[in-house]
Amino acid sequence: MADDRRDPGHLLDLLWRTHAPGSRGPRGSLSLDRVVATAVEIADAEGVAAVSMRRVAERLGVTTMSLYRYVPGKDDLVDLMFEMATGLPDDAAWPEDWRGGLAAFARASRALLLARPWMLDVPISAPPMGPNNLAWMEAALSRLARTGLDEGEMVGVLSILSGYTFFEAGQQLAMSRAAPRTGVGYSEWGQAYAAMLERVAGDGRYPTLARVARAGGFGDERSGPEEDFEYGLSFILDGVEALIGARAHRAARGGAGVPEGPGVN
Amino acid sequence: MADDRRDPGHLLDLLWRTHAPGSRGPRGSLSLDRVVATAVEIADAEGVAAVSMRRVAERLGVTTMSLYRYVPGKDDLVDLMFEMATGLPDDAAWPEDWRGGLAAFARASRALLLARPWMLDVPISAPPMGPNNLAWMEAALSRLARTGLDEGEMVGVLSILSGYTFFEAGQQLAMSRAAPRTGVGYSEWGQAYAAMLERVAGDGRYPTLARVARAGGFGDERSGPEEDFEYGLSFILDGVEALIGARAHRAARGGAGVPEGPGVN
DNA sequence: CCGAAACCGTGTACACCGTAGACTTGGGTC
DNA sequence: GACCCAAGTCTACGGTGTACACGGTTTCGG
Repeated sequence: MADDRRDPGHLLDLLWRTHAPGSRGPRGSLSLDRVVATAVEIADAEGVAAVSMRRVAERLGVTTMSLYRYVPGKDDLVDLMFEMATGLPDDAAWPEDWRGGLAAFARASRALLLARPWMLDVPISAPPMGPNNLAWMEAALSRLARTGLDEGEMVGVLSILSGYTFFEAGQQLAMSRAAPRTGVGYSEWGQAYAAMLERVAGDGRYPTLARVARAGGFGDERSGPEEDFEYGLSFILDGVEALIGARAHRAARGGAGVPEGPGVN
Repeated sequence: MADDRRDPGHLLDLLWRTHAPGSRGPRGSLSLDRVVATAVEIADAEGVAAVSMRRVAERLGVTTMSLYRYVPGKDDLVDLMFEMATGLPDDAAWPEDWRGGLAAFARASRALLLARPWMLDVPISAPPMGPNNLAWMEAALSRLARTGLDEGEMVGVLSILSGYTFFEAGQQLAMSRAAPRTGVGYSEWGQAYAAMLERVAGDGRYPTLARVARAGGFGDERSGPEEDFEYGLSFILDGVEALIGARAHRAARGGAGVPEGPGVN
């Protein structure tokens, strides 16, 4: 057969470990799992920038090029790392009601990203297609299955929740990364931000921004990252609750006729 | 003076172009703006991965190392690229009312990210501190200034809106990137996704996900990316509206006493 | 049973990357 | 005019992803 390591379905085969192993040659001493797991170890310890084919191979006691028997290239390795690092959600422990379940989903996502910050650095090159990532989606969507929302609404809610979680985790990570250089921790961040604004745009630029920062809108000594995250989470879930209520009301009033989703504009 | 290109405030000086030029030596033939602008050109044409110090220098007709007279290193160059590519928002054209203004903010953000997809690939290493990025924040926050929300709520709303916008643009981008390899465009994506699920997990795994995909929850021939984005946007703005209403109601009922933001849990 | 085919892992090589350090050059200040 | 400092050059080093050819090992088909 021709070299099919470039065909698009191959990444799926890798993600799902669906190979025809082809029992001709010698049994490999490595495995895709070991390769990816080793790469994840390095990323956990030193970030994704420290992951190179050479370092992975070295840690496995093997030549660089042998990795290419298991992975088409670095890019696919990174995709596989993301999938493996995601792991399966412990959604059995999550509440079954939609609000508790979605909150648990968001908190678990955030915890995962903060535990493996390098995941925020990998450019996503394809929609989620691996078993673990799909399992997270399923865990979230299943909580929305009996709420009366239609399928498009369910996906929309998931997007908003995931987007918020990623963004918030990314912002917190950016702060922690800046912290060693600037010496300011999370609780002082809001004030440092205000001071930066003052220094750099002491004139009338950004009046609202300056006021918000001074007033502690970006966090002050009384609030930590968890509180900030929980606040936004509650906000989103309140919105979902309102949407579910509107759907129930429409249904009770007698079915179709009500146009679309939320209000226009 | 010692080599201060490593001190944390130096990035601020670069972002704000605040140098003591030091009028001793010859006047430079380059400038920070030219360097960054050239890097942005390359990224626009071929993506951020194609940006290398050598290529930037070559395009400027200069040796690689001369760039280091203007930029401490590649990482800072990327930060500066992000800031420059952001540009100033055209917020004068946005409505002044909070809902219209925020919608315009989100749409303009999305348009920017889709016009320069490489911005989604740059790892954010610090919170927004450049004049352009701060101007975007100011433009959004100013629309929330007279809504009765407190400062923490304003920042929370901004986080949710930005997070959604980035995430949604990133998802669409991931799809478009996968498109040439798979031959499916946006409108067929939902069905392709369903087919992928069927192929890969035809058994009972992901029942909700499979149902949602089959029903067109991930988009079908009747909806494009804009519609999907607008849907989530309206959802978020409805939430903001409810929050503003609650705040107004509290204020009307007579000030303090009402505990926190949205409902608990 | 024995070639042939398939596969594993290796070695070498190439083009490219970021950047450290020593250098030449030329304009501004004293 | 003397001096000095910054702009830009040159060379070099260690590192990166991966193409390609090769020897060794295992299993299958005839």
